[in-house]
Amino acid sequence: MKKPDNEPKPDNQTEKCLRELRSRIISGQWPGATKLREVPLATDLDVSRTPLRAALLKLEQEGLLERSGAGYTVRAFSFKDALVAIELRGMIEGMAVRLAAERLNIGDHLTAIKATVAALDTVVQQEHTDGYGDLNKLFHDQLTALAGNDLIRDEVQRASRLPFAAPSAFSSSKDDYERFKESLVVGQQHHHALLQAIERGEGARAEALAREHAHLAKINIEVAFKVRAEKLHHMPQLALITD
Amino acid sequence: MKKPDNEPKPDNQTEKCLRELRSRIISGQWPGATKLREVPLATDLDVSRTPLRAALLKLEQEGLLERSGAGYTVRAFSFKDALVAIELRGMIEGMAVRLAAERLNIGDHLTAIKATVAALDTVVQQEHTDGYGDLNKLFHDQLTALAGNDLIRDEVQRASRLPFAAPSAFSSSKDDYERFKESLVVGQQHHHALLQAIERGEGARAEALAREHAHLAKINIEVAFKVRAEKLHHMPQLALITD
DNA sequence: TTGTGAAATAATGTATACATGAAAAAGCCT
DNA sequence: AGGCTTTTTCATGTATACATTATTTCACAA
Repeated sequence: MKKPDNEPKPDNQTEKCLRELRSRIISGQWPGATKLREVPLATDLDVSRTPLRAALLKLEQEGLLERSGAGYTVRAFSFKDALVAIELRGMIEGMAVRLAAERLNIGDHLTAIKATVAALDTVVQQEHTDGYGDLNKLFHDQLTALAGNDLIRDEVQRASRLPFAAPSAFSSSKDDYERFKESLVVGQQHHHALLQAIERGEGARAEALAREHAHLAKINIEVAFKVRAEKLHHMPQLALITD
Repeated sequence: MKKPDNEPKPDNQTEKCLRELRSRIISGQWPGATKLREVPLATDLDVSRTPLRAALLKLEQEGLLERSGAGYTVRAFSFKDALVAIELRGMIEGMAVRLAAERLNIGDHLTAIKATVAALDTVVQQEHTDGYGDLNKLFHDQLTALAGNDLIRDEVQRASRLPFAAPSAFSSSKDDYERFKESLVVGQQHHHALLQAIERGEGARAEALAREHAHLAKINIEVAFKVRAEKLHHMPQLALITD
């Protein structure tokens, strides 16, 4: 089996392009359907066209860009797309945790993730939410690894690639703090229940929990979308969504 | 919404590399973990390194290759991987048909796919199975388009990318013809039921049918795998699977 | 005025030379 | 002899010039 991605990630020009392009796309500085021209972009990013093209190709596979004849355009997402993406992630994550629950001796592999959940417990009890996003991401990464299958792990990772579909996409909220804090408490209860279900070999329950957990993200994005105008600067992910 | 991919696909060097490399990988002529070197490959394929690298990058995203330090290696799949991939496709396809069933006035969009099912009816009644694979692929393509959402359509397409996960992966069988013919009959019944469920707005039923339909593919691959040695030359997809 | 066509323009596609880094080989020391 | 360091070699990463193809623009005719 493939190792859990401990690659140090080479810091080459292609990575630089990827980081910068992702950031620009997500920030919404390119309105949907903007055509990206290679030469000006390369000049702007201070790299040659070769690594830039490699980055563009990757972003196309990620679904953030799409070809339009010759060249790429920024992909525009609808609100419905965001809901579909989140539900999709929930489904695939659900399959992953079901497989984990069906594994023999899964208990032996739960040490690390239990520590993460414990750390999340303390964060949720805090008065602020600092560090929640990172820990939550770690939890979900560890969760998908529990299935013990590279294919399903990769697919969950992929389903989380869109900025609004990731588990920690809306894990901070300046406004409406109380409501958000409650959703964190519920989410954390899901985390505990998820682990318990996996440990007990309750595959169907684990799968249902993963889906419900994703549903929580759906609710969060729906709330966020309603007050979109005011929140745009807090949640750049929303800039990608056009209707 | 994006158009249903009527792009004529430019016939450039990158496409040539993709075709050739896919064919070589699937045929199993490179044992798992074979390192691919760019320069010899480029010479062999009679292209420069630039389009070759583009093709390699795409195949990495497809999951047929993986990076190993510097350079690519052919990804090896286990039997479990194949089962997971098929079930995954069934799940995602299931979500797609559920969305289709939940659409208003979906009946207006069923003309083309009904024609495909009718064509499949005649093929299934034949004494041979010529043309089944192509028609079946067409049916599934049209099916995923019914959801009316580019994101879910793209994801179903992606879930079908692995040679053993595609809907028509094992749609021919020289040996054990009778058993295989029966599975075709059952599969075709699924097709009819799927359309009926979508037309009537029975989302849950449509989803369940899509999953069961994928399960049929699982059974087929299990049977095929048991007699793998004799069938390798008929089913090159199996060469990818190592244990 | 609008449609069609061809020519001009500008973009992406490709090849190749060079830079950089990693892996392999050789030599040295212990 | 074995293991470590150094050097060499070779593969990938990058830049850029050139080829090809797509797009735009302008002219001309219906």
